[in-house]
Amino acid sequence: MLAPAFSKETDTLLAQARTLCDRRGVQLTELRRKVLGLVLEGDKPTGAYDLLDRLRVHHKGAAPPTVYRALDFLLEQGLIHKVERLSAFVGCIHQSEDEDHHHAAQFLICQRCGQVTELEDPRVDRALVEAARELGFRPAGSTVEMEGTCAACAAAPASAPAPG
Amino acid sequence: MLAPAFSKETDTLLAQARTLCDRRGVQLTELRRKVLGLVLEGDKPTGAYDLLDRLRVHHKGAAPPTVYRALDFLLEQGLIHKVERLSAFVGCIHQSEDEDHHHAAQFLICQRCGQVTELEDPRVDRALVEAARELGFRPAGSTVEMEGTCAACAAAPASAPAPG
DNA sequence: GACATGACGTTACTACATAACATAACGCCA
DNA sequence: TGGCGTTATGTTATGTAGTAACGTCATGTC
Ligand SMILES: [Zn+2]
Ligand SMILES: [Zn+2]
Ligand SMILES: [Zn+2]
Ligand SMILES: [Zn+2]
Repeated sequence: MLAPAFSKETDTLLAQARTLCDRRGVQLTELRRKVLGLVLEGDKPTGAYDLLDRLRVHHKGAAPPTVYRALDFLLEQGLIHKVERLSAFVGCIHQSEDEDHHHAAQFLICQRCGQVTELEDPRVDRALVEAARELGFRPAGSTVEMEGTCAACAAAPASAPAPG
Repeated sequence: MLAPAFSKETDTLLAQARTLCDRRGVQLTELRRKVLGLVLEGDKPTGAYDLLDRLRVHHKGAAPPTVYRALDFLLEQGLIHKVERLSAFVGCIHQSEDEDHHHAAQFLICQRCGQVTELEDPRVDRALVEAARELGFRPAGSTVEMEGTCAACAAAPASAPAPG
């Protein structure tokens, strides 16, 4: 079970995650750290079974529950998000603050290049919370995703979709 | 293959759907009509395999592609929506107008009673479209879902969740 | 009659997610 | 120091969601 080699950026984010978990008194175990690293390394959302395959390289005997339990932990801690439309996971780019565990995020999904952009637009969240409040609905969590064409792909000619 | 018996409300909605499809020059076949009826009859979002089971009662030999193809058609026509968080389908309550096929909908999902409420709040959609536009992103479709506690369940005592 | 189109049947498969139970490690405290 | 609860993980099996690929049949059209 050698530690997988992550990029410098990922290592930085992992160090932040470690600090965050320490402050919260929760355990960022080696397994969870590995899974978080794999999610962060991907430049696009990564499916659970894709993560499982990569995990197995250094973590022999990993099974679906192995990765799903790690993902559950990371979701709870707000270190990753699930993109529902893709059934896939991305690292949260708004961590590092020791605010509340989760935050209201929005995702822009490019149908052409697969790139996903995370937003944290207060106007969007405010509008949604307000609409819910008017109906007496108490919000606990939201999923906001928009599919379409990203700026790069909209500018590129039809035959050359912007690379991943 | 007897026609399944639907409620009066469902029959009314089915008649509207028929009119709509006729105007668009698309075929609301008997199979598609049955599946739409089954979705409309449910007071909660219905999964594809649940629909499949019910479909089989009157439609011997139905298989997953049978129901998924019908669902694809109904989604295209804007007659139903998919609730991503539940991997389940609900009838659209904003049809009957012969506007564009789809519309930007929002869903409130009660974690307690499972009830799902469809909204069509222009503020929410505007905020999201605006946020996307600022990044040069061209929207094609959106998923906006909020989980929490509905008004009825928030008012009810803990032991008595509001019925379905 | 050849041919395209659209809907549906049929078989098989892939992908996503969880239930249920076993094991190991740690801290706590009688 | 031995029992006990808690947390994380291992392990096996199963449940649930979704699609690929190909065949058939009806309709329309030139
Ligand atoms: Zn985030
Ligand atoms: Zn793109
Ligand atoms: Zn609708
Ligand atoms: Zn409720």
